[in-house]
Amino acid sequence: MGRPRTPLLDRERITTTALELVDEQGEFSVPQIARRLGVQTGSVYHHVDGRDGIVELLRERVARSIDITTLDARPWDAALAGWARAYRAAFAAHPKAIPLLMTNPVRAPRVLQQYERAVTLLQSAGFPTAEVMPVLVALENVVLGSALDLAAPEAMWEIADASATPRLAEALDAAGPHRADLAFDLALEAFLAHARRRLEECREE
Amino acid sequence: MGRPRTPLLDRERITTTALELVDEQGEFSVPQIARRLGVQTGSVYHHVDGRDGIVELLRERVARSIDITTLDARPWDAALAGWARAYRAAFAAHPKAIPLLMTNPVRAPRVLQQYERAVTLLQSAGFPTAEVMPVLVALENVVLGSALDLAAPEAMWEIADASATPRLAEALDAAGPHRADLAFDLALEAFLAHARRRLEECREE
DNA sequence: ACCTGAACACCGTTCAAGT
DNA sequence: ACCTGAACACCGTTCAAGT
Repeated sequence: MGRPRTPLLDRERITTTALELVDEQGEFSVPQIARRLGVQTGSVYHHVDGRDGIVELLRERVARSIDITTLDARPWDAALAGWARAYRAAFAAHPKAIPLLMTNPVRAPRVLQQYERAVTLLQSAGFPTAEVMPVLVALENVVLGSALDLAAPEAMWEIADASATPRLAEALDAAGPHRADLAFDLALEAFLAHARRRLEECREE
Repeated sequence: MGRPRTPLLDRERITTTALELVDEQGEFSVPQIARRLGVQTGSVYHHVDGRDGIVELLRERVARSIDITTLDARPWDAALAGWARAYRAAFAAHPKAIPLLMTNPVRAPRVLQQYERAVTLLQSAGFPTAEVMPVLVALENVVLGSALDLAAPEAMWEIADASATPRLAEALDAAGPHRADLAFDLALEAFLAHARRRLEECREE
């Protein structure tokens, strides 16, 4: 066969196909991608840095879908809350991909720019520089922790035997179906309230 | 060869070997386990429910190492804080295993019992039953999110180009080396403060 | 019941050969 | 530069055969 006049493959199509496979199955393989694109397995390696490279492309694709305009809101805590929700929503759109994406940090410059802006936001609000990263990472913990909750195929308490753990079963019943969202709202609100108080303390000193 | 007089394999040794491999490499395979135990690959399948079964055994092993006595502390918020720290510490002892363990919930009854006790603790403290699960899941989000932070081989900001994201680099410098622990402390304290306030509101009504 | 040895389908990766 | 086709080492899983 040899080289075609117009390339059959490109990173964009490989990424899209991989994401489709992950959305469907929770995983992907290089041969599966090649099959869907009507191409030989080896061909994929001409466009991509191995399987890990494809995972990194998935990370970028999902991270890029975070609505960055949320960081334009004012005051600072509204901006932070909006960003956290957009961050979580981007992962929630691909729950089966979450285990694949969360393990490693995003390397894409465009995503690091979001963090740069968030740092600027907190500094402008009056947080001392040494406080900025702990605050930001704490928020990230809440976002990723709750995203993980969305990824689990079944919640811990769905396994619970009602006779062995009656109070757990009762509490679950009482919580209703939106427990994941309620928990995220609670954790986010707790974080914001704490951050606001911390900022006031800094201003008083 | 046939059946040996005394079994060469058991679930305990398989689990231990798998955990060793994961601690060293971040992953394991059934043939690797068999090789370390001087046994044929197929033999492992006589003791364990496939590769997924081994992962589940790892989950149980790590979850079992959570110090449950923390839940005996009083008042309720001290117990919850101690439990959260013990929970995180159990994962922190095997950072390379975290991606493997966090995806699915633990099915082991002994672990579900911990949740049962935590539910009881919150009910006794005065939380209305409908509030218990959101509170517990929010705490879980913080714990697992911060555990994920410990698992990352390199933090997001270690990748950051200081010239492209100068404020991020500056904030990182100012935060010092314990950013992960500081962030967890902050998120946990924020959660506890919020939960305390929530409880007071419930009592006033 | 428990281990061997061999088999099967699948995977990630590399690379000479072609255009 | 980009695709094919074949190769290699590895994986998860099954199973007849042995004791």
